Amino acid sequence: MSKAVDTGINERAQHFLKVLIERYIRDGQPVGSRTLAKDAGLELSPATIRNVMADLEDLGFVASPHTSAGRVPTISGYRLFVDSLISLKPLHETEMSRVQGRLGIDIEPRKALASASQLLSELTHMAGVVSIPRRDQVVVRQIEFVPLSGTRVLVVLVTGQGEVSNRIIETARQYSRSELEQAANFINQHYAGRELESLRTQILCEMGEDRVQMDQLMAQALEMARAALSDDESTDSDFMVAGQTNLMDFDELAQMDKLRQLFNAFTEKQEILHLLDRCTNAQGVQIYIGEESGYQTLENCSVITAPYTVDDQVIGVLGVIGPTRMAYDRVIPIVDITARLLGAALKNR
Amino acid sequence: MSKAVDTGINERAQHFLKVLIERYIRDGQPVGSRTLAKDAGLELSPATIRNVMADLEDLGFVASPHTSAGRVPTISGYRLFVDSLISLKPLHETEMSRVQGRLGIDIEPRKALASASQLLSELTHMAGVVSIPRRDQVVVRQIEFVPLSGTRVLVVLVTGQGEVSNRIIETARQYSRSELEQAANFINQHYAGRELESLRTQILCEMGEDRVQMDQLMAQALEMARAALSDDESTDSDFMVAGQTNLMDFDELAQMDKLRQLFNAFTEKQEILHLLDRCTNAQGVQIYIGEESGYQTLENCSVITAPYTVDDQVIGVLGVIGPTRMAYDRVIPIVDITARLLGAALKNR
DNA sequence: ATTGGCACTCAGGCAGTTAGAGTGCCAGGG
DNA sequence: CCCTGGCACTCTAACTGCCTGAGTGCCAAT
Repeated sequence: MSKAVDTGINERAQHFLKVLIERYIRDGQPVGSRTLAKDAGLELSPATIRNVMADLEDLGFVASPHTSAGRVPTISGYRLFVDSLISLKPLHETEMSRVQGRLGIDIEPRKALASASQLLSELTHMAGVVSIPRRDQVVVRQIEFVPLSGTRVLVVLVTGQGEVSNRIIETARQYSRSELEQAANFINQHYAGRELESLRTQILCEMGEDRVQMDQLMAQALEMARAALSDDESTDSDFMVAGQTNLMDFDELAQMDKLRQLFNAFTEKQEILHLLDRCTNAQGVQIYIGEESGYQTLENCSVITAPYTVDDQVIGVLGVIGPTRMAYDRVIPIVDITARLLGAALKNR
Repeated sequence: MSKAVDTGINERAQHFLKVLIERYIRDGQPVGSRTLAKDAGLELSPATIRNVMADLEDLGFVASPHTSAGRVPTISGYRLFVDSLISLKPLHETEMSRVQGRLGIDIEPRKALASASQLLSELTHMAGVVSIPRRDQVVVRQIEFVPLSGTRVLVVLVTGQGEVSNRIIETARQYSRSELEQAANFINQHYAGRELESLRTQILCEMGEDRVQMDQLMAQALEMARAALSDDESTDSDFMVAGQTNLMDFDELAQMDKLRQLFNAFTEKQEILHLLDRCTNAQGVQIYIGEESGYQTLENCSVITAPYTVDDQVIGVLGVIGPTRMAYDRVIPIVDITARLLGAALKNR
C-alpha cells in the first residue's frame, strides 16, 4: 500500500511520473524516453520507458505537444505529483534567517504584510500576494469621535493590532465636543475588546430591544456607533502584491494577451480576492493548478496559498502566483513558513 | 516669418514633416515618398518629396530604419512637431461630458484623483498617472490628540480638503485626556489654517525664541506638534497609476525586458515621482519625448503632464505615459482639460 | 516483462529565391 | 532654379525546399 489514492498505475510508473515532472520543471523541455531512462536511476532501456509513458498518457497524466516531442505533465499529472509524489525541500538556512529577519517581531502590521509579500516574491521569483485582514475580524480597542465642521463627525478606530482607521460620518444634529467625548467613553467602556463584526451586530440588536431603558446619551452613542460601523467600505477586503513583473520572465506566460489579462486581474483585484477568500476556510497550504482555480485568467498559472493565523484564528491568506511549471517542492515550504512567521509577527502587539 | 524657432527648413519642408509625422502616428509604418506625396495635398511627385526628405534627414528630424524603408520621426522631429507644427484636436463633446461627469464637484479628494487617472487612461488608451498632493503643501484645518496605551499618542490631522491622516507618536511622559485636549485647542487656535510646512517651521522657530514667555501648556503643545509633524513619512510624495496594462498593446513596447523595466518603474515609484516633481514648477502642459525625460526606462516613451491647481496654487501633477508614437494632438488637450477639471473638483471643499 | 530494431513524424535551422517597397542620383524640361 | 521621370541599387519579408536530430509506436526476439 503506497499512497492513499488508487491512481490506476503501479509504483514504478508513479516513480517515472515523478522523475519526469521534476525534470520538466527543471528545464521546461518535453521529456523524452531516453532522457527519462537516464534520470530514473533504474537500469531500463528507453523502449521500456516508452511503454510506461504511453500508459501514463492514456491515463491523462502526461501529454505530448506533437508526435516527436517528449512528454509534458498535464494538470492531473501535476495534481497527482503534488498530492502524493512530491518530496518537499525545506528552506535553506540562509533563506530561513532572511525570512525571520524581515518578519521580526517588532514591526508594524502593515509593514509586516508588505514584507511578507515581498519575501514571497523574492524567494520564489514569482508574484507574492498577501490578503489584508478584514476589519470586521479585528478587535476594536478604542473608538473616538472628533467634531468637524457642521454635522460632520470624524470617527477614529484603534484596533487591537495598533492599526488606526478613520472615517467621516454625517450626524442628525450638531454635537458638542463633550457630548461626543461622553459617547465615545460609553462605547469604549461597554464594548471595547470585541470584534468589530460582533460589536456591530450587538449594537444593532440592543438598539432594537432595550429602547425603553436607554437614556439619551446611550441612544446617541449607539446611533453614532451604528453610523460609524455601517459596512460599506470597511468590509470589502483587499490584498497586496509584490513582484508582479517577475511573471514576465516565464516563457509560458510570454504572450501579451494572456499576460495582460493576468495583470489586469491584479489591478481589478476581485477575482484574486475571491480566490484568496476561498482559501480562508481551508487550513494549511492549498494548491490550485492551472484551470483548477476556476478562472480563465489563471489558465497557465498555479496558485499556492496558506492562511495565516493569530492565536489559532485565521485572519488572512498569503500565497504565490506563478506558472503551472513551478518548483512546487521549494515553493510549498516557502509559503508555509512565511504564513507561520507572519502570524507570529502579527501576534506580538 | 512662420514660427518662433528657426529650424533651418522652409515652410514647405515643415509641412511635409507635419504630414509625415501625422501619418506615422496613424499607422506606425515608416512613411515613403509615394505615400507622403499623396497625403501632403500639394501636387508634387515622389521624387521631389525624396529630396525634401533627404534634407529633413540631414537635419535630424527623420531617420530611416534601413535603406529601402520609408522615414520615421526622430526625437527632434517629434519635438519640432509638438512645439510648432501640431494642430491640437479639442475633445469630442461626449468625451468632455464624460470627464465632467466623473470629476463632478461633490466628490472625495481621494476618489477624484483616482477618477482622474482612470479617465486619462481610458481616454488615451495609455497609462494615466496622478501625483498625490504632498501633505506639507496642504492647509491644516484641525489637529487632535488621542491618548493610547502608555506614552503613545494618536495624532489626527484634518486638512483643508477634508482629508484625514493619522500617526502615532511616543511622548516623554503619559498625558491625560484633558491635557491633550488643551494642547490641541492651543494649536488649533493659534495655528489652524496654515500650510503644514509653514506651520512646522514656525513652531520650531517659536520653540527656539520665546522660550521664556511660554507657560508649561504651550511648551507641551508645541513639543507634541513638533513630534507629530516631523517629516519622515508625511513628506514623501506618492502617485497613482491607472491603465498600466494598456501599454502592453503597443508594438514598440512589446519586448519583455523593456516592458518589465517600465512596469518596475511604476512599482518602485521614485523615478516617476522625480519626473512628476520636476513638472510641478512649470505651468501648463509639459511634454517629455523619449530620452528627454532623462530616464533610461522611458526610452521609447513619451510623458505628457500638467500641474493641477486650486486657487492658482499648484498642488499636484497629472499626466499620461505612452509610446513616443502617440496621438499628441488628442492627448495634449485631454491632459490639459483633465488637470483643469481635477483642480476645480478639488476646490469645492 | 524487457529489449533492440526499424519505419515514421515533426520542429527547427539553413540556404536560396522572389516580390515589393523605397532610395539616391542624374539628366532633361518648364 | 525647381521639378520630374527614369534607372540602378538595396534591403526586408515571405516563401520554398532540404536536412538533421529527437522522439515515437510497434514488432519480434529474448
